[in-house]
Amino acid sequence: MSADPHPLELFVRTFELRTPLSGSDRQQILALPYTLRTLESGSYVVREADAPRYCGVLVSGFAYRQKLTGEGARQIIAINLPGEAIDLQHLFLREADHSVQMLTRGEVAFVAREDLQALVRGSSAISHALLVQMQVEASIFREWVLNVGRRPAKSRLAHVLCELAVRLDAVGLAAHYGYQLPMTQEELADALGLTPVHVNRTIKSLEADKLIARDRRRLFFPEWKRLRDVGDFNARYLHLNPLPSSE
Amino acid sequence: MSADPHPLELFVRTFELRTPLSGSDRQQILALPYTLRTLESGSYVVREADAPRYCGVLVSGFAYRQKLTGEGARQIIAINLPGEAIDLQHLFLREADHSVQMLTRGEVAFVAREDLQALVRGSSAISHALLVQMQVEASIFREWVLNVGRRPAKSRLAHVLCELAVRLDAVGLAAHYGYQLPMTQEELADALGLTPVHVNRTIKSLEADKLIARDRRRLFFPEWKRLRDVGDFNARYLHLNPLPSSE
DNA sequence: CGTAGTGTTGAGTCAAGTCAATGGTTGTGG
DNA sequence: CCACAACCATTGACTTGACTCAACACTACG
Repeated sequence: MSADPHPLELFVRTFELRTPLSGSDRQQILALPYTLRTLESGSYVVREADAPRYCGVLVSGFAYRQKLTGEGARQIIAINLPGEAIDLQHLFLREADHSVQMLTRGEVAFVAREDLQALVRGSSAISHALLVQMQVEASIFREWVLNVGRRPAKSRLAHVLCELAVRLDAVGLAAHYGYQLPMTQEELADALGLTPVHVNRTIKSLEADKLIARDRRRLFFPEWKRLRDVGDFNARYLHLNPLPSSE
Repeated sequence: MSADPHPLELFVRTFELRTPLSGSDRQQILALPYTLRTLESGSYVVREADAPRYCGVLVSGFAYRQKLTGEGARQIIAINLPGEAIDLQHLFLREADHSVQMLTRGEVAFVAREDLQALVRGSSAISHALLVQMQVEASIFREWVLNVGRRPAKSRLAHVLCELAVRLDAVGLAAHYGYQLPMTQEELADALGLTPVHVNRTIKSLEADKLIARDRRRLFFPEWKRLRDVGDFNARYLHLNPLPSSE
């Protein structure tokens, strides 16, 4: 019997993971004008080299940031969860330096870039929340450089499985003990800098170690702590502990 | 006969690469209180897990961002050039998620975190410039994920050599045709996600191809365009074209 | 029930890693 | 000015983690 939740509700809640917001802050965000669109899996939210004019906010479904080499190899740079803003990364840049595509079907609320820029100029707690969000994403990029650059395949895979578990858990979309992986093994490979074949073997190897269990793409982690160790995963870089409100 | 330049002079010029600043903006930045310190190669500017209290600005010398795996393997995430701010990435975060160390001996101007936060709150062109700087760095992180994740060793090495050339050129510290590489092959290896031995062989291979020439650590690029092709390098992600002033 | 997209497996190869030794440079102190 | 030490660069021989190619199996969906 409850009314449909506001599409930006989750967006606000994502902010509140890291920054306290007052009731009026919340209202101001929910008052942002937006256009809601349903996008199919694979469709572009942002295209490299385009001038960003809107900031998409993922309302439901998953998306990924992606770049291609000249040879055509794809690297997935980050996975975006429902509630996350897609184009904060380009908020002050003239040209997109990477693309964002839908990983699954989902809804995106497009907010005018100027409106978000105005919020940041507005000097309120909201701009602080936006900037924190941007910086946390940058931190995740850094961890991915480390993951892709220095960890062996098994650990690399375990690491992103842990990251997704913790991030999904933080927004209430999954629990530590398991979730529905929103991507194919090929996409996973592009996120890990590996080939699909090797990802398949690495998954099987984690499975043989009883570190994960599977039903289709649904994953279970019967021994979370051991998985975390294998993945060399420490959630510090996700900056999930809220700032003291004095900050 | 000219007076010593203001230590933050280069910092301002770095901003102006991407954002126009008025004379008064410039004055406001140069008026920031700071403490200047000379740091030896290898010394820490920021330590992972610390609460950042200052924002270091690199006045001279080079620094690098770095993270370690649990196994102790190091990945260098980015190189910082003179004029760049070190802790913008942590400006709104409670805890550092990576470390920054000096690559060479150099001077760092430490500015109080609160003072910089105040600038951002101040809603002026300056805060815009700071945010652009942060976002450009995030863009460089993304390119590094691609570089480390998807390019073969030769291309990977050529790519960072190109990046350094263009960035050094942009602040007037080098030209496309060559510069003094501020790091050892071991450090280069940690930036590329390779081993020092393989980096050495890859350097020799670029040299054999006449794509680079060397005298100690001084590098020359006799065929810049070909190097750029081999490195699959497109400067878009550096966002060096200034924004139209209306933005 | 056919077709397209995924996932799985085997066999062989190769780019990059490991281990280990040798050479060069730079700086320092005697 | 020399000699040693510390660090860095280079090279060779061998190993291996990840890739390639190719086939086959499963699943979902029209």
